[in-house]
Amino acid sequence: MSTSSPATIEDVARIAQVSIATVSRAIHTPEKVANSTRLKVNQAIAITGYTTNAMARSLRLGRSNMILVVAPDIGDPNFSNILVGLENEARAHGYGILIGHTQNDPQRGLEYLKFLNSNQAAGLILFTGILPFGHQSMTARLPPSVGVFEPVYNGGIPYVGVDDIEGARKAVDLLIAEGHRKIAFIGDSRTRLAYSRRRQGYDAGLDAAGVPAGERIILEGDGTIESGRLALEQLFMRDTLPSAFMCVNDQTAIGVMIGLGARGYDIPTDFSVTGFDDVPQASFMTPALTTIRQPRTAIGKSAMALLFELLSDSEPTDTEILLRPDLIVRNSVSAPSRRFQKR
Amino acid sequence: MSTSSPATIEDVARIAQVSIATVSRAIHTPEKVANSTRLKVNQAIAITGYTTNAMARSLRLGRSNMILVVAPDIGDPNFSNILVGLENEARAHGYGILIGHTQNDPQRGLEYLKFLNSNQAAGLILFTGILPFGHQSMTARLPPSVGVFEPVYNGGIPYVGVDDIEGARKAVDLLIAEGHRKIAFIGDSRTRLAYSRRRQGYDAGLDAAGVPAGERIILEGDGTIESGRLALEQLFMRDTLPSAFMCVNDQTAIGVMIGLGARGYDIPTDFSVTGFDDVPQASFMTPALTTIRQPRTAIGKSAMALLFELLSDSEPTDTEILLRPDLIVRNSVSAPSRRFQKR
DNA sequence: CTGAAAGCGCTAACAT
DNA sequence: ATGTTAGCGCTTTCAG
Repeated sequence: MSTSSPATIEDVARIAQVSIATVSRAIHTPEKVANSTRLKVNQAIAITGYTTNAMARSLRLGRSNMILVVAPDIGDPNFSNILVGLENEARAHGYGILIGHTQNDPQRGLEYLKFLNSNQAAGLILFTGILPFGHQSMTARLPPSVGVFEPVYNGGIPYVGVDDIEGARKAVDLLIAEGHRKIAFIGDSRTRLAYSRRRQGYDAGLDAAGVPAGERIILEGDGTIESGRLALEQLFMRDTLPSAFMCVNDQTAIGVMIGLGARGYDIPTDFSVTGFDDVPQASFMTPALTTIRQPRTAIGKSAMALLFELLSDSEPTDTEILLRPDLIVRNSVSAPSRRFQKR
Repeated sequence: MSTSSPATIEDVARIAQVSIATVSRAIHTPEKVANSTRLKVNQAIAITGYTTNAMARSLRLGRSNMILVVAPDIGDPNFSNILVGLENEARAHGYGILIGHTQNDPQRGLEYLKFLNSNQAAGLILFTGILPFGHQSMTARLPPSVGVFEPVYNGGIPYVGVDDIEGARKAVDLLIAEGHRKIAFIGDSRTRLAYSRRRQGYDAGLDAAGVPAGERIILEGDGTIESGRLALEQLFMRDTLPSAFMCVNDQTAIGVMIGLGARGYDIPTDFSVTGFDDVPQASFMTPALTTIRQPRTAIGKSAMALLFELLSDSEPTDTEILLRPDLIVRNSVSAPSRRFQKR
């Protein structure tokens, strides 16, 4: 393929008739080089098409200018916009980003750990606890890292996410305001902090509305479309149905909506549904889903900014940054059907 | 963060009481090392938690064991499963993969080119023409590369995709078999080869069915949901409507379905719709979308396998690998409504 | 302002 | 079977 091997700093030096040290300086500290020499060097660079060999540079420096972003699932509709925020901020600092994909496979996680271990990345952005942190010895020498969405491990890794409690609270409050009291929470989970926080918001809202704990319906779920559909089926086997479904995320809500549709119910006439995240699909559903929007680009930007703070200061300024989620009102919520109003 | 700097080969050598060369050999060519020494080395490695510094190794070797995958849009629902195929195959060869994200920004593309230029990746997987190939000098020294979905550039970069013509043909043929003759093709494009090939399949099918070119309705589109919706609006401004919409991909089909739903039409009673790709969402639509499935994992696997062929042989075996797409019949197609049957 | 030279961690001859 | 050593391309003292 390659016609010739890439130009090295030496090629440039030869052509510019200077030493390699001068070339290096001309690139990194141009002010320390005479104007005329700088010119010659630049020309030589142009001629050769030289780019510094990042391997060699990083080996020498002991650090790279790449940030590794490790995510369990690239396909997650929540991921892609965060990435944009992450990327833009990284570029602003002269860093590039690389994406690692674990599919929740610890083995994969380990490989990225090795990658980090050899200084191939200067920092790490972590989505929801994916690293095999059991691995004692390695944990110690993680580069500066920040988590997204949820705190990672017990350790001192700061994170940025959204205020899940507040977001969930906004959703319940809307439902309550519309007149609902029998509101099911779909997608509770003890393993995902974000989910249990949303559950907290739900409880807080019902507490405030004076709905006794006994009237609350809670179903577990892992946040997939399937889990939403499944939870719905379980619910229909019980005798008491809610008038509204508050779902832990949009995927779950979509599952619920599909299930409801399959049973011939109309949303929001028969049942109201809310989601959380505002994934692209939410607005394309019929009816369009009322949900809580995550400021994704902003989350990405903050997370990366925080990482750069860590990279320069040794002092971690904030240990937790929570952004404000917004309620997006669309068409999946209305007053409860007569059936429920009678009670 | 890091308690100490990572262990080097020298640390291991010291502890094992051997030379660094022996350590290197014990790792890479264990059969050339005495059993007893190998044991000592392995213990030392365990103690220190040593991992070879990939930077140094690659610098020395002049190549890395990472494959760069560059995609214009990570969020593309088509992307994520391909990635899985890519990853699995890469791992089987002892390689890791890194994902680059261009957002169709040439500047971004350039950065990845630099990355490649410094041997940070041994090979390249390219999704639909994203590199700034205008850049003369760099083009020449691309590492072994393979494209996915569509051929890249003019050059000799082989690619693997799906037989778009055959796939599209399966979709038209179904529509024809159901009795449709007035079939609109939504999403024609001169810039995307895959799309124009699907158009070819459409034309071939109608030719075979004896539908004159004059009765065909072709609308442009870039494959987004919006483009589908838009095309539909244009169509409703004309006097003749088709009985079926054959969409260039699922996203477009979803846009068409949304538009049709908004106008109060029922699918498939009033209009039939087909897509292409079989993205996850397709099965969740109401009605579930009849579409053409791309064997995504297989595509990923083949692409990576082809890349490794390139990496070893210098002979490029195949220059184009086309996988067979399957028709997935769901509920968005039926016989044309009476309105059309009258003709 | 510029050059010479050491050395980052590793592998692969080349010795022994 | 094992050790010694050159050198991958680069940055950075240290001299001049």
